[in-house]
Amino acid sequence: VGWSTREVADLAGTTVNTVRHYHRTGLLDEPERTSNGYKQYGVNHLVRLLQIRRLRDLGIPLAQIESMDFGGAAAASSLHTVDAELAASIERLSRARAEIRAILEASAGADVPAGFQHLADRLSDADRSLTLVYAQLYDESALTDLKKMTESDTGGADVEFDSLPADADEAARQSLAEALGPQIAQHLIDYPWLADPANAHLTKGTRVTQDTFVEAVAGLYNEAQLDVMGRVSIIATRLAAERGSPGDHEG
Amino acid sequence: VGWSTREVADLAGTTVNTVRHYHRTGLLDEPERTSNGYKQYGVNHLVRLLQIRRLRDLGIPLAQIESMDFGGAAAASSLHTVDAELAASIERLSRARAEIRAILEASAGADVPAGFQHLADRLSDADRSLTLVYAQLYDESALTDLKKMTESDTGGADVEFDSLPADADEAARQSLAEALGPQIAQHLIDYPWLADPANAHLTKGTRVTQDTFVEAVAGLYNEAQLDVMGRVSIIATRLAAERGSPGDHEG
DNA sequence: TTGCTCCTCACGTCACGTGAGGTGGC
DNA sequence: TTGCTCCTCACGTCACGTGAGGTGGC
Repeated sequence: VGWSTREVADLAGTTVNTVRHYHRTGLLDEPERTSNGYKQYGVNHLVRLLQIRRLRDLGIPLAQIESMDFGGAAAASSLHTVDAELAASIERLSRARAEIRAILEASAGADVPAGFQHLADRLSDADRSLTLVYAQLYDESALTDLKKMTESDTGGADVEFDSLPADADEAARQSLAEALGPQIAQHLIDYPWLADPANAHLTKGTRVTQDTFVEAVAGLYNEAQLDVMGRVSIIATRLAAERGSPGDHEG
Repeated sequence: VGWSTREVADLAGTTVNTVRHYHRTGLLDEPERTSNGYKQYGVNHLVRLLQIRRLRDLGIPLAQIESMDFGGAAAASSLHTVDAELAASIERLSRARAEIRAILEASAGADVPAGFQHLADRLSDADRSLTLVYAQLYDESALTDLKKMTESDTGGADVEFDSLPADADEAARQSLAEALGPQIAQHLIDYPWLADPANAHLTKGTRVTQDTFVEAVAGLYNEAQLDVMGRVSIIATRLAAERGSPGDHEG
């Protein structure tokens, strides 16, 4: 006649702690005790426990179960809410899985943003860090352009830039800048928004973006690299202007 | 030069509490302070925070992130583990959604087990409770059979049984038992395991199942209903024997 | 003086899980 | 006496969220 705590728990496919937890929260009435103080559960308790477990398995929080009419259609609203939450959760988890797959397939690390795994090995540590920051500042289309640029930059000059020592001499800096110039000039032509990055494809404010970008670049690259960047900028801007409007040059 | 706590949090798409939490757990170093005690984050902090957030968004627990080599392939194992967990979660959530849909479509309550929603309105409260208990004791195939039986029981006798008062008189009990007999006899013939329920399609032990079943039935139905059940059992067994092996009768 | 941002505890959330320490019948 | 089951606190888990109470510069 009746079941012990462990028995109802086993029958309901759950644990004694769960049953006791439901007592504490008042979701499940405590049954009568036997002479030695042991709880003796009846069918009503078992059924109630099974109902609670069923709702919990559907993802309904205990607080909602408490205020829920089990049989009635009053539960429909709760169920709709939970269903929407479940759908959103599945969406999120599926996206996470897709990204994990992308990382594993490229045998890349997780220190590169979504969509950049396949070029992880072509980026230096600083590049990967900057790319992470980029991903927070620019929108999808800007990131797509950035991917294309990275894919097209196959020259040895990029490798040279990544490993440029902080104390590189004047000649090294200038020749590297000149080697990189045409590449960057082409990017400026292909992606005009680069010329005015503060006002294009942003997800945050212009000011914040600008400041963050400057701060990130300044913190991630060494003095020589920053110097080369400055030189490249000047060279590429000039080249882009010449190529972009050849009339200026030929006239 | 540097960002405040709110600024790094915003840049990383998270909250100040999250950043502080990572400091407490030692996942993220605290930056230098300005003269007024405010924290001043640098690029290294921002990048580290972005890396942590990325891993968290993929579903990796903080404890694993702490012991993880971000760039290296050492992370692959963690990612595989998490991927399997994500797959399992998606599975569970999808099943939950399917059940919620089933409940909503049948506009049934959640007080009936999976797969029984479409006949929820043909079951009394006691029947629904017993079905919940059944679902814990018997396997899928037994539940399928049970569904078929419930679907075929369309007579008014079932309704009469469900509403039988505890003090029903002798005549009412006997006539109801005789009305139900043939139906149950057919079940005994169609589903032979019913004759020996303790040994067929069980998910728990024979003894436990038997005891639980008896306790549940005894607790869910009134005295008259239990009496009728006993009478039906005798009648149905006899009828099934006659119909099952007609030779006994004709000989 | 008011507002705004920053700071540090400390406690809360959610649904339980995990000991610690003790009892009772064989 | 040993083992086993039951019991009740009380604290732990996970990843933060939420006040409370106070500071500092405009």
